[in-house]
Order: sequence, then C-alpha cells, then structure tokens
Amino acid sequence: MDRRQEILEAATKSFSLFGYKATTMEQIAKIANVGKGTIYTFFENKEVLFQEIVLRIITEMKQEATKVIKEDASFQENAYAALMKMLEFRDTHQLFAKIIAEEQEWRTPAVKQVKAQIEQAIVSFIKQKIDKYMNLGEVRQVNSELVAYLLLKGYLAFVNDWNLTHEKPLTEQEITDFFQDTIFQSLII
Amino acid sequence: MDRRQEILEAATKSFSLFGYKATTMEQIAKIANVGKGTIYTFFENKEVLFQEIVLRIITEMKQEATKVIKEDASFQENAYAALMKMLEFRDTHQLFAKIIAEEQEWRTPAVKQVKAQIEQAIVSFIKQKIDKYMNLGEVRQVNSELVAYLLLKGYLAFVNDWNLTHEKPLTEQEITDFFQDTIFQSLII
DNA sequence: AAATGACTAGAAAACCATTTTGGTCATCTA
DNA sequence: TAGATGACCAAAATGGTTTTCTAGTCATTT
Repeated sequence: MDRRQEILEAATKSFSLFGYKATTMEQIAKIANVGKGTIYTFFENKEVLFQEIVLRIITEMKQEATKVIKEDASFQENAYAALMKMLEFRDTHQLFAKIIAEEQEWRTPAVKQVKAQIEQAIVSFIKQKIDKYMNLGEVRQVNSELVAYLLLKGYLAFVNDWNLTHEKPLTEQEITDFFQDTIFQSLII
Repeated sequence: MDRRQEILEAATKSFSLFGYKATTMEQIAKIANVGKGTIYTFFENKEVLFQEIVLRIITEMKQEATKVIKEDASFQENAYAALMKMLEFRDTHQLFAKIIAEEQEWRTPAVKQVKAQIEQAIVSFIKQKIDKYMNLGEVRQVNSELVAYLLLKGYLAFVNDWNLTHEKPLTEQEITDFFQDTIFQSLII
C-alpha cells in the first residue's frame, strides 16, 4: 500500500485510540512503519493530518447516510433509516467521542476547531435534507437550520450525556423511536 | 436583617459574579459584614452553602414557572409561557452560566455535582408537568423523561452553545417559537 | 528523488517554594 | 454565657523554574 495511505490509517487508529493531544507524530510514524520525516512530505503538519482524517470520516458518514436514503420513501422513513445508520457509528468511530472529551479536558485549539467543523458539516447536511423535503411539500415550513441543530444536539445529548446521569444507556432503538415520535413527527405535514 | 440571610445574599452575589472557585469564604464574610467563623455557625462548609443557594434559585424558578401556568389554559399555551419565563432567568441569574463555564474550566467536584443536581431537578420538574397533561389527555403518550431531557438540553444548546458558532444569538422569541413549533407541537393530541 | 532520523526550539510536564484558603477553636463581647 | 470572631493551621492552590517531550527541520542516506 502507498505510504500516504499507511500514514492515514496509522494516524486514524492512534487519534481514535488516544485522542489528538496524546498522539505523537513519532508514534504515528512507528505504526505506519515510516520515518517521522516522511509524514511531513505528505502532510503539512499534525493539524492538517488530523483535519484530513476528520474530513474523510465526515465524508464517509455522509455517503453512508445518503446510501440509506431512498428516493421513493417518505421523509419519516428516510429520517428514521438515516438516524439509525448514524447510530451505528457510535461504536465504530470512537474518534468523535474522543474529540469531544478532549475539547472539554484540554481545550486544544486544533481540536476545538475541528469539533466546530464537524458540527457545522453535520448540521448543514441535515439542513439540506430537511430543505429538500420541505420543497417536496412533505415537511412543514420550519427553520431548518434550527431543526438540524436541535437534532444534532439532542442526538449528542442522548448518546453522550445521558449515561452520565443515568444507569443504563439508551439503545439505538429507543433513541431513534423517540426522535421519530417527537421531532420527525412534528415536521411532517 | 438576620446574619444567615446576609450571608446567603453575600454568597449569592459573589458566586454569581466570580464563580464557585474564585469566591473565598473570607470574601463572603467581608461582604456580609460578619466574621468568617460566623458563616460556619450557619453552614457546614462552603459546598453546603453553595448547594443551599442553588436550591433556593431552583425553588424560585419552579415557583415562577408554576405561577405562569394557568389551570384553564392549554398545554401549548402553558408550555409557551413557562418557557418564556425561564428564558427571563437567562440574564438575571448569571450563576448558572458561571457554573456551566466553571465545570468546563476547572472540573471542581462540587460544581460538577451541583450542575448534575440542577439538571436533575429541572428535568423532573418538566417531566412532572408533561405527565400531568398526559393524564389530562392533552398530550400524547410519550416517554416524558426523554422529552424533558430533550427540552432541557435543547434549551441549553440554543441559549449557550448557539452563540459559539453563530454570529447573532437567538432571541427569546425565536427560541420559544421554535420549540412551540416543533416539540410542543408534536406532543399535543 | 525520496526517505530518514538526529537535531533543535519551543511547548508541556514535573518539581518545589511560597501563598492562599477552607475550616477550627480559644478568646472575646454583649 | 451564648454567639460571634479572627488568629491559626493543615491542605490545597499558585507560580516560577528546571527538566522532559515533541512538532517540525534538514543534512545525510538510500
């Protein structure tokens, strides 16, 4: 495999496992089986490398979400399916959880920025979908940006915060059904 | 005025202005015009004093919310009025904002605990109201705890987080209208 | 021409001396 | 003499200094 790819995979692994701050360039180089200097022939610096990885994951998530959205299905059905799919990432991509945790703990500027970037990307993705169904007349006229924002923040609250104050975490099913039952429900005409 | 009250007011002022950590017992004593030792004749320690103050504010908020809820009004109307009332506290009680900021910045255990306590109190208050209207048949059968949780987290997201990534903060009106339009809307039968 | 790792500057961590502060209690005063 | 007080103390926080670590460079190697 080409070196660039090796580096990306090693870095992804390390960032996901240890977070941004605790990942050293030397460690990445070791995992990728390259010299440290090599990394810098492909990526300007640590931050750019990190951003590239995050961008890749966002892209992957968008693709996955898009994949489950069926043209002939209703907004309700598609919203449900997409949300379910996103929840699958809960386990696989510890990276986001790590980023959020790290932002709280160390306030690393790079991490803060990337977190905002992710948030922005997700919100605009959701907004776009809502707008589409608004134009199709399936969804009421609402402030789609606020709805998207609420969906993201609500999602994160249930996935990340809920456990902090409650015994058992919510299942994917519970979360999805709940959203279905409240927010999505309120949107359709 | 009695010393206990003086102390409570001084402490409230100081906690609100400087946060938990940056408020010293000596400072409170000075503002309250009492000796430091006197504080300890009324309150076991700094943490207990803090909790008492928070408890008072929560109680006050509950009372205010209860006051605007009219027996003969609909769920929609009451939810709207209560939410509006709560938003008034946004400016008046900087304390909660301080607590949240401090929790992020220093991770003081007492602060963390109090934050969870506030959250719990608010959620159970909202839940109780929803349950009431569910029993009255005005609100659909939903998981009222999840709804309450979403309302709180959504509220906090719009009031606190929104500004971090957006130019102009949302007005009370916008937030309330939005909730009215989505979540509350979805709850009524 | 591309890869490398020894090297460096600057950032972070560890350390430690000094100061601050929550909490106590012997003394004071009304 | 009951309640208030502030000097006092142990423990924690602060801040300044030294040491260690690491992102990024570049002369050398392959």
